[in-house]
Amino acid sequence: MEHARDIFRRFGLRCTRQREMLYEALAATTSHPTAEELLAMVRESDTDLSLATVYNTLDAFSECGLIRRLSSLDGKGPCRFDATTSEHAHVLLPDGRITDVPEEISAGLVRAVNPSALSSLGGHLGVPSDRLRLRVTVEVVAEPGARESEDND
Amino acid sequence: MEHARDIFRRFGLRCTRQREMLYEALAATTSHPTAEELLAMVRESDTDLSLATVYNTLDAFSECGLIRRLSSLDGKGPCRFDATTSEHAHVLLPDGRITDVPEEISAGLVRAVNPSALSSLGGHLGVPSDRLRLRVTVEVVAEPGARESEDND
DNA sequence: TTTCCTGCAAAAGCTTTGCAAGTAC
DNA sequence: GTACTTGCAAAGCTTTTGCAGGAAA
Repeated sequence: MEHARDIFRRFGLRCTRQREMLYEALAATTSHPTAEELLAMVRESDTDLSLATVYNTLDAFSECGLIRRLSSLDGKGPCRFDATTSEHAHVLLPDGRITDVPEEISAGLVRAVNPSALSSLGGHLGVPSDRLRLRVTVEVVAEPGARESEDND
Repeated sequence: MEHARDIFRRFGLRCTRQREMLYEALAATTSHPTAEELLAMVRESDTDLSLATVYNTLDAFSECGLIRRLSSLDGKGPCRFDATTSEHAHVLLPDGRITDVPEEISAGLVRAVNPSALSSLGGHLGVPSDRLRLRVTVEVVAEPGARESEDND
């Protein structure tokens, strides 16, 4: 397992205690936490960490491609973050949470995408297709007759 | 072409002048405007329309499935809205705009997805697969060496 | 030593809500 | 007539920024 310090070095990021904690917490979870959730997770070891630092750090991480910033369900609610940048599909739960599609199934979804359709799209847009990143997301829509339960705390 | 009034009736929505204008403006454009952009478009005919009404109206429309609310690039910036609810792929441009993947190409992307992968996923989640909605989005990532041009007006 | 990072608080950006008046049904 | 909509302003929530002190390179 590569150390966070080395990863940071590779991505041109300064290595601070806060960044290490945040990255390790994010890499260790399979949930896709919001900035506040991540703060809560890390506050157990560091009481002084501030939410602004969490945001700034996650922004630095996603800018350089170390992690992935995910928009939440239809843009409502806070963003979520994913330490796994490899191409995999996500599930958007009705309550706003995001989970990963299990790898075998994800491969079936992502691999099913026609590469030639992607290059046609690149041609259409005038962009080399290696600059196109595919995002496959499966949204779980609420049961038609279901009462809205906004138990989102 | 079905009249907005009839569409609203079908979706159980009251028909007001503001809603008609907004729906027609949204249905007439191929861009995926933000609430503010839509307000600007409609302000040409109605100077009194307020942004709050635009948001409330778009929310009512998307709640009942008449339109689709799209989160903007990685949750940064305002939401965008799409009057087309059929399953089609979107392109996220680096400047935050969203365009549709042309229909031929979109069909190639979306149809290529293995339906059995979707039902496996439904099984895994314990959700009937008709409650799973596939979203295919192609993100155009900025040119590796490009200066950030935030010309986003 | 220089540059970048952190924490705090304050600001900014997007969206929702409370209320009184008006409109659809 | 009743219930829902509208417009305005104010509040709410998420994210960013300014600044002084501190830590990394």
